[in-house]
Amino acid sequence: MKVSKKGEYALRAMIVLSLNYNKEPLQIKKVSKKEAIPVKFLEQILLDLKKAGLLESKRGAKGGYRLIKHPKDITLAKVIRTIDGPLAPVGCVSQLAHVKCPREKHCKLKSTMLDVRNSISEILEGVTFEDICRKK
Amino acid sequence: MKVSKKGEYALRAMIVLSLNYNKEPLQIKKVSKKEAIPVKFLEQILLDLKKAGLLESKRGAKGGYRLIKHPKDITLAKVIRTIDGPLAPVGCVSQLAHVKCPREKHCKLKSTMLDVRNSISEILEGVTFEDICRKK
DNA sequence: TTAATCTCTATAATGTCTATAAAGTAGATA
DNA sequence: TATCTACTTTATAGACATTATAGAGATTAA
Repeated sequence: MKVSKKGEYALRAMIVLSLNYNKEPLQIKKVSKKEAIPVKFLEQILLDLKKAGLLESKRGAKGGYRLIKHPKDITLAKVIRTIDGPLAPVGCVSQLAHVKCPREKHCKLKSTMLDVRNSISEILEGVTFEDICRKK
Repeated sequence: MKVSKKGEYALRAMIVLSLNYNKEPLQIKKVSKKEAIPVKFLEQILLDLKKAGLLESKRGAKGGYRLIKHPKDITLAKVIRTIDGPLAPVGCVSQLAHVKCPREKHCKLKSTMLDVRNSISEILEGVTFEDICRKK
């Protein structure tokens, strides 16, 4: 039931960028330093988040990354789904990426697994990066 | 946030063995056939569950596996933890296998991650194999 | 215009995990 | 003893995680 290292890094990077919302673009290096994330790995991650429509980038001197949307409009769920895929513990109970299973009809596990997926989803959909930034 | 294939197989095998509780030992092959689990893979899984104190085995003709405890005394959480490790999405919020993290003190993610781990744990600790067997 | 600073792309080395299989060993039963 | 079945060990192919290399393209400042 893990969030991958990549997913965790993505969350941390998004926090840093949220705190920098509306300011000048922030360079990969600075994010990397701040959160102790390997630069080259972070490059890939930020690129993925950009492709997912969460970030915009600017090349060249004074370039870097910036949030496209307001932190209050980005949930933890969105970032984790982007990097790690569906939140559901098994494919057959994923709402956004359902996977068919032959035994689905009389599967005794399904309802409990669905409970798990719903409760994870409910929590992570309910927390935005604005919420997160306000913590502590 | 996935349960591994191995974890899922373990759950299914435990269901079959729960339905067979108090009867003659059940052979790997039969469990394998019933749930479409590769025999050799299942061998390893059952061995792990045995080492974890959930199953007992008998070798030779008429051998096989049997639950040690009553299905009502085995939770889904126990089996998943045995096969896949901690339920927590990140190590620092695991109760039973806590992993230290340098930024723990001012980590803005921790409380939400703890919510997730608690809610997963609450669900999976609350469902026993007796409950599961009664379904549908 | 040049140098410096960045992101972007592509690739690949490395390591670990996942899922599976094969072959032989040890113990139980008939 | 023959047969059945769990046990042990080892192997492998593929996926995923992580880090590294190397250069191409874009932007800014000197």
